[in-house]
Amino acid sequence: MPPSPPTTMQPRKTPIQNRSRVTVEAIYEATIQVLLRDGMNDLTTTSVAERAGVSVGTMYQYFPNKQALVYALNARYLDALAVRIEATCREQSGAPLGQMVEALIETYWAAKTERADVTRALYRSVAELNNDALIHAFAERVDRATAEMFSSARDAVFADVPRANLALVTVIYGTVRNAFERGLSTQAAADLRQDLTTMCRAYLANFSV
Amino acid sequence: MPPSPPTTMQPRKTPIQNRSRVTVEAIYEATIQVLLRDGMNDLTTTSVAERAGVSVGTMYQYFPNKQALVYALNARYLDALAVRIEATCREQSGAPLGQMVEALIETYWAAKTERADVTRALYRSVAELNNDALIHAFAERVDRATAEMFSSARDAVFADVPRANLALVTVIYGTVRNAFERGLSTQAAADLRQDLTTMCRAYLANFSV
DNA sequence: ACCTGAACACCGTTCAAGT
DNA sequence: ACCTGAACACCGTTCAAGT
Repeated sequence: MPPSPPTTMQPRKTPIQNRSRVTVEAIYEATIQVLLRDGMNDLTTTSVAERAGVSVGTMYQYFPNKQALVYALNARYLDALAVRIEATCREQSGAPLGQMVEALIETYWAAKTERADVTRALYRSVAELNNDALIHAFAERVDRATAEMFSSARDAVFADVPRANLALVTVIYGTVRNAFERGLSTQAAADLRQDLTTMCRAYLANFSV
Repeated sequence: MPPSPPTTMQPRKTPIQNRSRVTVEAIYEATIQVLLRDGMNDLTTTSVAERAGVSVGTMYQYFPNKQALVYALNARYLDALAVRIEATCREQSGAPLGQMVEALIETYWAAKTERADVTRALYRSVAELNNDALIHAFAERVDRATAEMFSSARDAVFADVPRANLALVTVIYGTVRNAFERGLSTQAAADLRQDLTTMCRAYLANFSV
């Protein structure tokens, strides 16, 4: 069973009227901006509220505390990422294995690179204890999608789908993150990406028929 | 040029007498304990000082602020890790490629697993902006050691050592970290580790003579 | 050379009062 | 149903006084 997020991490109330939906959206956007400008440590509730154009009290109607705000932002980001990966997996259903891996790497890579500043800001914001729940939920969702995709490959037979799946997903996700943290040059990043593909393909050759 | 840590991150003064060396050591140890017990967000300067058996004022004689304290802890950890990796690289100089990769994976894996609680606590503590400098310095050091090791392999010729080196180090480090964050079972971890080795070996086959 | 801890400023959070 | 912002408690940081 996946750990559910602690109650203190959940939004205090759900926006009902249109006005409040706009407010919550503004708070999210302001949080990203402040995170990019000041970093996690200098992010104050006041600065977020100010940038969002609302009072602190309003913020606290939707988020029980500062952590919950950042938590919700991460949840949003991971959800968007999961949606994209699921889409890729659906598209690649029944394709040859090598193509699947390339599509998967492409999706991860693009998701991290497109808005690199936001990715970086979020990586930095993950100071909190209780994002374990987030990570697990995300991993479970993505693992399911990719496992199904790999099972559908016409040119391969897996004795142990979950194992091969775990290996691929962990290597790809971990490598992309590490590459990102290193702040590689465009050329180095391109080379690395190609080498990553080579490794995954070499690994998959064990299962091809 | 590697980014140097911002001055506010550096220790305020260096312990000279024996008494103060003990004090600083106690502060480091207390920081780990509090980090493990309360997490980064509930870590207060008072709680660290109390656990270390000193006053807050004393803490501020050696660390200019709270961030610097956690920063120094990370620096220490990364230094210890780099020392171990460098040792492995020296030991493996001139060995066959496959053995090198296995030794490298073993070293990373062991370093992260031995004191898993501390590793986790430190991962969580990395909320700060300025650990980029730390990461870069660490990466540079480790990259140099592994590149030299790979160059010394008797059974391989690399057209582009830095590139192959980057691919291997990024994949290994990233994968170990991701595996760690997922909190895998012992069996799953063992399988993954073996698969990681398989991938690296398959990649290296491109360079063997 | 090193340590103490009361004092200050600032930030997270609340809540009575508003539309 | 939603918003405001002054008020309170607590934490990071300092500094005068100590050994």
